[in-house]
Amino acid sequence: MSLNKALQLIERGVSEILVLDELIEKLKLGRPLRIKAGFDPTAPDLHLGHTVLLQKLRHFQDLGHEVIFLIGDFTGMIGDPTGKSVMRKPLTREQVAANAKTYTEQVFKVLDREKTRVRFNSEWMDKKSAADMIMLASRQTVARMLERDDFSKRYQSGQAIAIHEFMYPLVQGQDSVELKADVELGGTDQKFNLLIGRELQKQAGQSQQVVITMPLLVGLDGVQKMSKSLGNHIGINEPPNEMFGKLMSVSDELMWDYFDLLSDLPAADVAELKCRAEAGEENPRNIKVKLAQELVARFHDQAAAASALADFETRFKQGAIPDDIPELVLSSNQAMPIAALLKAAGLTASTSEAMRMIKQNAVKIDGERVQDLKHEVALDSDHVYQVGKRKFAKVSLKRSA
RNA sequence: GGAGGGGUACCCAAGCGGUCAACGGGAUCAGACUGUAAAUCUGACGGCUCAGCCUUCGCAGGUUCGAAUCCUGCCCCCUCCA
Repeated sequence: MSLNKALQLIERGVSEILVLDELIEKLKLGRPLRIKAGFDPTAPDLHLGHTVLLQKLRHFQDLGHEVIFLIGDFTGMIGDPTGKSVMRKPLTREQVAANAKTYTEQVFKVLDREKTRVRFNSEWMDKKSAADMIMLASRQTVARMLERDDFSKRYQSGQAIAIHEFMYPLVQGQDSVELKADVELGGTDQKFNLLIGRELQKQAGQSQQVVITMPLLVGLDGVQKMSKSLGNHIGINEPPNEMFGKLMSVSDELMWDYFDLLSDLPAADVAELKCRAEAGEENPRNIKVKLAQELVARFHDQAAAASALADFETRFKQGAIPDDIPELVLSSNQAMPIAALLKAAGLTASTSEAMRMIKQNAVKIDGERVQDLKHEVALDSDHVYQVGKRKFAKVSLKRSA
C-alpha cells in the first residue's frame, strides 16, 4: 500500500496527529512501528467508546504494524485524574488477571490477535524504587502539570488536587519510554498525558512517539462521552437485539459521529449518505439501520444482525410480540392482583411502578390493554404480559401445592 | 492548630417550624406522534394490601401539638489562613 493510502486510513476520524511529519518519517522507515495504547484495568466491560480507539489500532495492524495493548494495572492504583475519584482501591493481582482476561477476550473482536502484544505496566513499574519515583517526579515541573486542562480548572476553582495525581501522566509517559513506543493513541482527553510521553522519551534520548488523539464518542444521551458509569453506553457484549435497539435510539444527528468513528464504510460513502439524508432522499432511519447492522455483525455475526433487524421491525413497526420472550412460572394459592404479578415477573421494579404503568396505559395482557387497577389474574392461567414496548414475559400462574 | 462552607430522593439542586413525599433541571420510564427505542409534545417518577396507609431529607438523640427546617452529640466532604 502506498504511503498516501496508508496515511489516508490513519487519518480517518482522528482528532489530532502530533506531529504529522514525524509520523511520515516513521512510516518511511519501512519497519513495523510499535503502536501503544493504554487501557484502564478497572472497567473490563468494553463498550463502543473504547472501540473507537481499537478500530484505529486495527487500522495500524492492517498496515502491518505492531500493537501494544497496555493494561495500566499500576496506574490503575492512581486513577486518571478526573477530579471525581481521587484515589482508587488498588486491585488485587487476581482482579487484574481476571479483568485482563475479559479485556482480551473482547478486544479481539476488533483487533488481530496475532499482531497484538498485551503488556502490563506493573511489569516495570513494580520494580521501581522510591528513589526512582522521585527521579521520575523531577522530570516535570508543577507549572507544566498545571497546564493540563483538568488540573488547571481544578486549581483555579479551588478544588483539591492530590499530589499523587501528578504521577499519573508521568507513569504513563514512562511506559512509552519502557516500550520505546513509536506512536501512542488515546482519546482527546489524553492529549496531555500522551505529550508527557514524548517529553520523557526525549529526555531518555529516544525518538519521540507520535501522538494521535481520537475524538471521544458521545453516548446515547447525546451529550456526554460514552461511559459505563454514566449508563449511556453500548457494550460490545450485549445481545444483538439490545445492541441493535440501542443503536437505533441514537439521535439522527449523532448518528453521523458514529459513522465517522465506528463504521468501516468508506468516508466517501458516508458523505454521500449524509447528502441524501439532508436532501430528504433517504429516511435517516434506514441509514441508521445500516449502521446498526454493520456493528451488530461486527460484534456478533451477519445472521444475528439480520434477525435483530427483523425483530425490531416486527416489534416496533407492527407492534407485534417478539418470539423469544422469557417464560416463567409463578405459584400462588389464589388469584393474583395484576400489579403483584408484574412485579413478581420482574416486569416492574415495584408494585407502585406496576400501578403507575397501568394508569399510564402501558400494560397489556395477550395484547389487550389493562385498565383496571384491581384486575386479578386467575389461577392456572397462561398469558403474555407486556409493560411498555419493550418488556415482555410469558407467565403461567399455578396453584401452589 | 484557627476560620468558614456543606451533607436533601438515581444525579445536580431548592427548601430553613406546619399547606413537604419535598420547587426546578438532568437521567429514566410511559403515552401520543413517526417509515426510528430520532426529534417533538404530554404525563409519571419512595414504598405498599394504592381514592387510603407507611417510611424518607448524613447518623443518633432532644425541644415542639407539629421538624428536612430549632437544639445537642457524632460521622463524612470541601475551602481559606497557619
